[in-house]
Amino acid sequence: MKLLVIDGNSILNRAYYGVRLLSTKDGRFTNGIYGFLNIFLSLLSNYEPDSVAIAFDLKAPTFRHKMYADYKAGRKPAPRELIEQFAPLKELLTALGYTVVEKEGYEADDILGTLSASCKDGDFCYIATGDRDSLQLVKENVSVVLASTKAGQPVSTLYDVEKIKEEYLVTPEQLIDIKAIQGDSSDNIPGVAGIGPKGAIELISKFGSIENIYENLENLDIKPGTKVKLETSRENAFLSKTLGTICLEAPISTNPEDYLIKSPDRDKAKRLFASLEMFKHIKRFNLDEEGEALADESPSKEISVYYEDDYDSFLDELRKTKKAFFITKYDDGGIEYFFFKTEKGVSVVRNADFMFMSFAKDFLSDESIEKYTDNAKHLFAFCEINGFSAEGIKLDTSLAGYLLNPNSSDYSVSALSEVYNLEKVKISAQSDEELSVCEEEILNLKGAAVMESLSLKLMSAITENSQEKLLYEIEIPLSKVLASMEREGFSVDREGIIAYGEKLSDVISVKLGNIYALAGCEFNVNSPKQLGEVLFSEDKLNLPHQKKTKNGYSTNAEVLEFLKDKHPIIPEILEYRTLSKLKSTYCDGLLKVIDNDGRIHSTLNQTETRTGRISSTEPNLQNIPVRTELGRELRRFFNAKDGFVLVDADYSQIELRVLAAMAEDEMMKKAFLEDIDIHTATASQVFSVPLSEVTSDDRRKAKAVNFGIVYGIGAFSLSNDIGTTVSEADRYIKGYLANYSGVAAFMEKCKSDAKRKGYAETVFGRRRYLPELTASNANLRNFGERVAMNMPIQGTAADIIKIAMIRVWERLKNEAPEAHLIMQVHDELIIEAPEDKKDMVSLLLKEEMENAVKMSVPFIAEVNCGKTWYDAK
DNA sequence: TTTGTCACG
DNA sequence: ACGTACGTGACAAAC
Repeated sequence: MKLLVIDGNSILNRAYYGVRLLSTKDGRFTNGIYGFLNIFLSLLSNYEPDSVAIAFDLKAPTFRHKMYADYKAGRKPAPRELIEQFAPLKELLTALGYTVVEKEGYEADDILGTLSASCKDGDFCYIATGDRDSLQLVKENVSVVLASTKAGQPVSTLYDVEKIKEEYLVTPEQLIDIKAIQGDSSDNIPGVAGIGPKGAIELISKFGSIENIYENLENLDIKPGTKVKLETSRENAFLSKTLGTICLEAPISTNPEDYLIKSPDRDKAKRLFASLEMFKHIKRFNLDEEGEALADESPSKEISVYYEDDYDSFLDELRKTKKAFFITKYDDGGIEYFFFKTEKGVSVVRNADFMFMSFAKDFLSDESIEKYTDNAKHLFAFCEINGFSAEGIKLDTSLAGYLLNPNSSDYSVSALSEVYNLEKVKISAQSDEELSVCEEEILNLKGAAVMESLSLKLMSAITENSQEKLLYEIEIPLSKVLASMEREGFSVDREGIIAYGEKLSDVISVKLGNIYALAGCEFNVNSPKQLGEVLFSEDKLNLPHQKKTKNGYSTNAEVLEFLKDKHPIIPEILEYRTLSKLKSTYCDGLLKVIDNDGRIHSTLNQTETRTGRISSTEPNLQNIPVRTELGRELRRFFNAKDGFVLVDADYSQIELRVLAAMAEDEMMKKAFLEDIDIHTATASQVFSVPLSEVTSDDRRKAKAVNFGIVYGIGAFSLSNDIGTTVSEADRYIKGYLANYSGVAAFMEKCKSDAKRKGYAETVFGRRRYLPELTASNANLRNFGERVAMNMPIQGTAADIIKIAMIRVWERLKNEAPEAHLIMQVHDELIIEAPEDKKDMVSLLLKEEMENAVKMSVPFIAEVNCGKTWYDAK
């Protein structure tokens, strides 16, 4: 029989501090539980125990407090976020079939002691803890698994009698005496003053025990000074020993049979995991399937699967019900299956013959059938490729899920049905042949089976949140625009990029030679670690280092910039970095993703950012260089196809305009209404100089303050940015907020609203939940406050350009169908338009961007045209 | 997979 | 006393 006894307090503590703060969307912190379960799972698989006991401390005073009033006095209480995780963890462990043990008046350690001491011959006991105190419990058939952290990585070490002998040179029981001499500062137990761990180990390994030491103190062969120390602390040593001895007789059951692993309460455990938003753990604890793949033990609705071979009659059915809840499975060539939720169960429509396409077209383009699906962008893309348009798209579950909580990372149907706690379904197949398809498509079948209830639930949540406009008028229509932008892609000049890359390579190898020569050795300049060594270690260049990262010296541009004049190698490295970034990320990176049509088709992600912006991947076309001339050259290779030009427009200061309008700050609004340069206006206000006397340096500083305000500024960072003292930066901020008093009030309102509601929101009701605001950790809380100020601004700007994109796209479709929107870079839109339509498209673009939304300040978009992206900016 | 760095708004 | 501006994504190194 193998018994695993876990020190719940100690492991949860370690997990809490080891895993970065995680929380559910309603603000419950779960990182400790998460980490605990990871450790727990690895213990279970490593030691395969028959019985498990998880011991916890109780609040009540223990016998140690009664014996010694100052026991653990002055100890800092655990943070609230940690304390809150105890109860759900215990509940979860119990539901999973493991025994939680607590005893008033005893500590978790004493429970470990009692259970391990009672472990019979032939049985074996593992103690899992993060606390070395338990090492005293080790014996023939008792080992301690000590959880610790090495270089940021969790490790566990198994301590048996031999391992202890090796490390401490004593028996496990003698560890008690060593500790008695050392005392325990964290428990507020004094030991022998002046003797530390080394001295204690030496004394005990030599003389066996403190009893022996004190009985023979006069005759012992030790230094007189040590004798005096021991003599003065005699009482402390014995008290410390009593307090430090783990009790082996706590009044709890010592029968291992009482701790056998029980079968879990699946339903409850799944519910608890779902409430903790730990869906992967449902699988990891094998709560889902038992036996057959299709079976499911928990009470669930049985769903039958039907294969629809008669496309026409199935379409008639859909036309009759007027609603279609479905998900789609794609393969390389197009759609492989539709999975519909119908009244009778799940209907599978498979792409079996040439008639399928006409079914798909008739169904998808039939505006009278309301469609509820899981990935509208993909569907829109499919339709566009095949020359028709998807109509009647009522709901995209991933977009609804995103609006309801943009903090999440998985908006698949299965993830959403867990979050929204839908009834479980069980799929039953009619024949063996169907069964084999079922197994392969089980996720899709289950997904389809819940599409109706999920759709209804999401839509009512959207209504509840007043986010209908966002979903139905912004996100869903936008998904069609994004699908088309992805499909259009951006034409690029492959040969141009190759030639540019070769030029870079030449310069890079020259730089590299210079660097090696100046360093006096060859090394990998791309490795921050090796570079740090070369620059900063004493036997190399020995330059003054500043910041350190946790793995070595920091070598980032800021640090190098500071060292620029200290050694000729630094400018070379800075240039090398710039060049190799351009080469690897942009030249090599972009060449890899040019499609056969000579265009780059980036993916535009609509459910990625916390603020409502879209993001661009594979490749990211939202970070093509522009700030330096050399990098900007790359934009010459992004061009318009023959006969076309790029029409590019970007919003001028959209975030500051949004801020002025949202804050209703009269002063700032005035600047925009009168079309005064906002940074100059700010400089004039903050530095109290007339507009005409603002210097370029004043303007530069004011610009930094304007940016900083949008991000929820601190004086420290501002001073860093503009190179002033912290107190001067502080004066600027104070001056700013005094002049723009509406902004000051707005920022306070953002924070207090977010604290009250639990989320920050944009003008259009886009939300971002901010559990950080309730954290007791001040850094995290401050972060939450900055986000509460920034998200409404960044998010509202994102909403505005999304609206503009939809309108621009619609108008292009009608007024210049050959022109296409091809890219968005947060405040910039790019259209590829026929040369002869360039003026008309420019005007259209400007109009729609500027009029997308009416607020109390005007929005201005500046348009440029050109054959390449470089020329169109 | 995580870390450091750097490209963009 | 501590850490220090918002939002992203890609690449190379190191683990």
